[in-house]
Amino acid sequence: MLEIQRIRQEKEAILAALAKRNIDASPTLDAILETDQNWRTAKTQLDQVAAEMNQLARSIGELFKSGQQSEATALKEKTSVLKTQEAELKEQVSTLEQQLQQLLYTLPNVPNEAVVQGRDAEDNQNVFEAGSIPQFDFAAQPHWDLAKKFKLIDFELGVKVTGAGFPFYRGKGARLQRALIQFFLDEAIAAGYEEFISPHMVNEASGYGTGQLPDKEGQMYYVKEDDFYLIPTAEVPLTNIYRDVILPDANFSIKMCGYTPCFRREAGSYGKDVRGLNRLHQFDKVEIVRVEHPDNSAKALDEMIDHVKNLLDKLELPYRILRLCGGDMGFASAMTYDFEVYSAAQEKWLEVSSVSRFDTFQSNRLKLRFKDDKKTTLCHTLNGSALALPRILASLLENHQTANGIQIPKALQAYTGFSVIE
RNA sequence: GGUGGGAUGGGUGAGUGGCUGAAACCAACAGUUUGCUAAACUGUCGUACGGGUAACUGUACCGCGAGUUCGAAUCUCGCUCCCACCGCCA
Repeated sequence: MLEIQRIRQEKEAILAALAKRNIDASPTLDAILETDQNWRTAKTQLDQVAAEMNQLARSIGELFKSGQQSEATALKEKTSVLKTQEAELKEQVSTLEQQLQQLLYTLPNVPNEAVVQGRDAEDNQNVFEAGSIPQFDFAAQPHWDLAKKFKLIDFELGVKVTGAGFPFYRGKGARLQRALIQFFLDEAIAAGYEEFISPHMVNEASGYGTGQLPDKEGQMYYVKEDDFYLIPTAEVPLTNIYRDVILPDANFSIKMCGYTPCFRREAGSYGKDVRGLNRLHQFDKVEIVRVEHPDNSAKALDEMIDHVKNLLDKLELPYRILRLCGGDMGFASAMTYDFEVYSAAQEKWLEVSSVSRFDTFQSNRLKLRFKDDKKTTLCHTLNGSALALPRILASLLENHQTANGIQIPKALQAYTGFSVIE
């Protein structure tokens, strides 16, 4: 959510930046500014009436105390007019407040100046590539065939017990999952992130804090009985640790990581993109989250990118990094880098990580601030996957397949306890 | 699930209708004193929003929401959460 003060001051700049998302925000901005103006007028009036009421009440109190009953009663009558006025203004103010809030919720974050205008994935900028794409002298198989052949994943069993998108991992497949989680966590901890094991369900306030609510409730599984949401990512519980927090000074850098299963309803998605591990309702992910001083968030983003690069290098996977264009970025993001691994067998790029900075967009909702001298200022938040497992597993299987089985990258062997799946 | 108790500022905690945005103590910060540290003393010490170039000033907030009243932290109602004990259970 953008700060209203910023919209008041930098309307034109915001408008220009939002154009990079291919949207014309000027009707919304105008509506916001108009509502804001009306709200301020009403608020000022209300404050004045309330001040008058307070003064009257005080005088009445004094009159009563000094025994001037009739004067007090006379004043009492005066208050009734003010009272109705106050009630009306209160009503007005709160209605306008709600309208303003609703309008602000509809406005996405302002893209960073490095972000280019664009429509969709076609317009993303390829900023980095690494690793070599394997050449096979045999018929390379997609991961769903490999998973079946080596009894690593059982999709049918998942369908039986739960439904589509909830696979079982078994044997070496299960072990490989556990190894990846452990590997990712160890790497994150080595990079200075504190590990958390968080709740897998969150309350409504947390959903609002990170921006899943309102509007995206369809993406989350909901437990009606208790009014809880299953987390779609560890970002939600980790970031919400800092909801309604004021950090005591400007000298901070908070780095958190956590493994959680992630639950996503993915309503309305279907087709070949959901085959195998490509899109699941439940998957595992290690997430990294940072809370930074505004001056520090650019550097933090670079560090997070390096961190993910390092992971993919160690897994010996060919990948590229895209800087998303305005149109392809998430609602809350100011700048996003997507990591895609090339899957040799599917012959396409799979998104395995998304690293973003949100600037003050989340912290404004979270009310996450720090004290700088006497002022309180909004923090910056960032997060990224490091990494999501299913597509990593898919690309490990597909890229490291040989005629004799699947080779486990060296960095992972200490965690799996085996070097090949055959 | 049952019964009882509770929710006040960073913490402890006073406050049962006006003098309370809130005592006192602790913590924190600044200063004085001091060879340094400590101690002592003095001062500062919530958040949000409005108005104002600013000094400043107004309003709201004592878990949340409604009500009574000229006036509510204080009274009434509803809700949420926390704690203790019992029941159930990993």
